[in-house]
Amino acid sequence: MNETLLKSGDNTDELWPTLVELVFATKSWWVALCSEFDLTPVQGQALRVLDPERPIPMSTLAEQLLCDASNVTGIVDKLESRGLIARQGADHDRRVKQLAVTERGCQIRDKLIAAIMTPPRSVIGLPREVKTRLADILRTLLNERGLSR
Amino acid sequence: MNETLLKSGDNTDELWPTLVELVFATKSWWVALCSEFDLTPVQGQALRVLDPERPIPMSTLAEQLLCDASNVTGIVDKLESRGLIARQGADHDRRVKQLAVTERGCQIRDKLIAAIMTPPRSVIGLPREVKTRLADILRTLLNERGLSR
DNA sequence: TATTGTTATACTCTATAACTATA
DNA sequence: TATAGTTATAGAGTATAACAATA
Repeated sequence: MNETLLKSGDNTDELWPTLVELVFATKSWWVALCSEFDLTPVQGQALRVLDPERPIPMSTLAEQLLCDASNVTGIVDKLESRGLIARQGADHDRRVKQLAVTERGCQIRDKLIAAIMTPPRSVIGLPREVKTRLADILRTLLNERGLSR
Repeated sequence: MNETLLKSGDNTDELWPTLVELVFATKSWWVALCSEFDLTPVQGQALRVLDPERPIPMSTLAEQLLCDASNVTGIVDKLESRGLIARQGADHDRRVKQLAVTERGCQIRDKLIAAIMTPPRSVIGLPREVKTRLADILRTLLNERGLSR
């Protein structure tokens, strides 16, 4: 066995643990961000996932929030009572309710998404090629089965 | 204005959005992982954060879970009732209760942490230098104010 | 019959405030 | 007085099961 190789192997395996730490650390980031808009984390997710251009059924929102359909009723109730989203009957099937984002909802959604998409300084400062390379790696990771679900 | 530069700039700013997507996607990964051990996500965090070598006070666990101390009582109750952790009186101050991980708790904790720390294929396959470089970047990101809290 | 969304129920996580036992 | 942990309370997220309206 080559000691140098072994040692190197240990040191370089910091990547995954660091990524895991980062993932755990971002929880408070998201909670704090949502709370700036008086949204709970799940409400923030719902508003983020909803598309102002294309209303989606309640069941689709349930899928995207990874929760049971029965929960969506309550989550949507709260956002609707604040006038951020609206239930709309669907023409083709009167059972489904399409979820639309209101004008007021769009204003908050835009700010929320802008805040999400603003990269931290240490990301902005990276060389262009490093960013591209890194993005590719993370994208591959994202598409790998087992992580996203 | 140089069009080529502008275009390049746009394309390379995939990094942060991809990382954000990854962070959101990992929620279900963590939920599923904890559920394999019959743990809720917060219970999993508690077991992960507790150190079998060094018991910590309830208040410290509250800090690490980023929640109010009053919640910790219930979370600890559940883990203790399953025999995974134990409250121990502290000698120096009889108000504080040190949280220790039991032998049974260690068994589950070890498996949980092993599962967390197992890198996905796409990470394992990366060249050594790439991993090191990437880990450095993520570490910098992790230490930046505003993300971790 | 099957599906969409709702309601009822029960459990966990969460914060705030009041309490206890120590310090 | 101040602090560590608890309890009481209320609100939000979660799943399961039963239900109404519609397909």
